[in-house]
Amino acid sequence: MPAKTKTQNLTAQAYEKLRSDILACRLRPGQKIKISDQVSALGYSLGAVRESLSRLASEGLVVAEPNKGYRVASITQSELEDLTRTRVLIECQCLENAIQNGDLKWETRIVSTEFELSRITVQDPADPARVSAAWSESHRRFHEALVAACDSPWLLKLRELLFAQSERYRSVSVPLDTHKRDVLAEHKAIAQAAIARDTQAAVQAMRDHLQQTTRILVEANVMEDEAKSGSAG
Amino acid sequence: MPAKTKTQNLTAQAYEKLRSDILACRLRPGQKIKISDQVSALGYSLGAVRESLSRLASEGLVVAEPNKGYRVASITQSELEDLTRTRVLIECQCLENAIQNGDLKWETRIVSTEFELSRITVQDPADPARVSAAWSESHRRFHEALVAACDSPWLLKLRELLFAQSERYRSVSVPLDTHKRDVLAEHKAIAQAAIARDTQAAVQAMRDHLQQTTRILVEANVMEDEAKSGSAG
DNA sequence: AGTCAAATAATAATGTATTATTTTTCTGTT
DNA sequence: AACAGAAAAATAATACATTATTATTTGACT
Repeated sequence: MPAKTKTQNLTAQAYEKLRSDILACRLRPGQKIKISDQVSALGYSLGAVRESLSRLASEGLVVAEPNKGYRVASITQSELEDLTRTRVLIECQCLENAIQNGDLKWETRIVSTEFELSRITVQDPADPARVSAAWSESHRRFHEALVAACDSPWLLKLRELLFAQSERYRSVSVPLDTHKRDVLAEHKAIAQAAIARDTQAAVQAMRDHLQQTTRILVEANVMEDEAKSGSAG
Repeated sequence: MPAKTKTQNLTAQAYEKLRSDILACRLRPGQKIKISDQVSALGYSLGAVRESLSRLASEGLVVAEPNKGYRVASITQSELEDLTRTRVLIECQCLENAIQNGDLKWETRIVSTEFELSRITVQDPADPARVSAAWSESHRRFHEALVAACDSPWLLKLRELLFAQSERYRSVSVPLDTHKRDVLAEHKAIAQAAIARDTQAAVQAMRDHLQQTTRILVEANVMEDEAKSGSAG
């Protein structure tokens, strides 16, 4: 048997696929999701897709409209601002906690994930307008490593929820911001402060990091506003 | 047509029923959920029950064991402590925010829900060992009213998630604590401080309130510990 | 002729039932 | 205690009926 053939549920597979399509904005924010289309596109059964959609709805990545089906949750400036504020609260709390509890293994993981991330190009080689899946995954692992030593499962769960939400905004932001910011430096700053157990500096660096995406997107004015939220397809 | 016959999804109905059974501990923590039993018990189809379970799993009220089905999430002392810590963070943030933004309507709603709650007996008339559904609902509405003026949808969403989680612990706690605490006074203290716009006092009162349940349950030592988490059915 | 509204048709979501496959769990034997 | 086989339960696919929404047409009225 190969290294780790995770033979997970077909439903779980459908969920993962659908989720990653949404996070990468291959399914566009606000777009109607026709279940039968997804059934043929993903190759899973109707039930599997339905179950996945209902889970995604409870996580807030899609919205369910009773008797009308599902659509991808819209992204708006005001939601991004709210999300960022909330993320700052949760993520910094996790980070503080992790700095208190972290050991050598924690530090090592931060160093290694930070290095790996620094060596992966952001843009997808196939489609430079998109974020590469490898970078996304590496970025996720780095941020996870930073807070891995946090001893509160609930805080971590909330953090993960919000991190995923932000993913879609990153998908929109990253193509814009390569020349406007130094993401590598931001990551390095957080990592170094965390390992130096400088809580103040680490939290401040994290806050800045999270607010950069928001700032750039708001300045670029690429998002729809609240009012016309539904009409952009 | 009658006043408000909410003809919602059958799946949504199944979800609500299942959720309320779990929150009221009619389905005991740790218990295996046999899907076919629930299908006959609830009277909804297999698909509806499955979809509900998968949603509840993503909310953390049930845990999914691949190919083995679902079981009600266990309640443990350490989870309660973690949950309480996290709730204090979120709930106090919401409250602070609400106090900043609240208007007369907000104050009025706090007063009315607090009064209503004070006039409902905690114990279920039919089964005094259980919390009455009416009290539960009224309690939920009171806490919701307190934070209703908070302008962050994400904070409110997280708050609601954690509030529901705590419901099960309340189900276990309330029969114990009628003689050990004055819940009414706790609620009144929060309400009054909130309306007086005394952020410090309100937050402190809220924190105390949330920690009371934890304290009582820990002292009563009624919960299983981490290790034997799964074996109690 | 043009506009609005009701009726109809088409599409898609919702709900149920049946069946097959796979995995886990139980049971009896060695 | 280890194993094989049986039973049970979860998972999966599919077919089909029902219901709700959306689009289109028709027809009345201005």
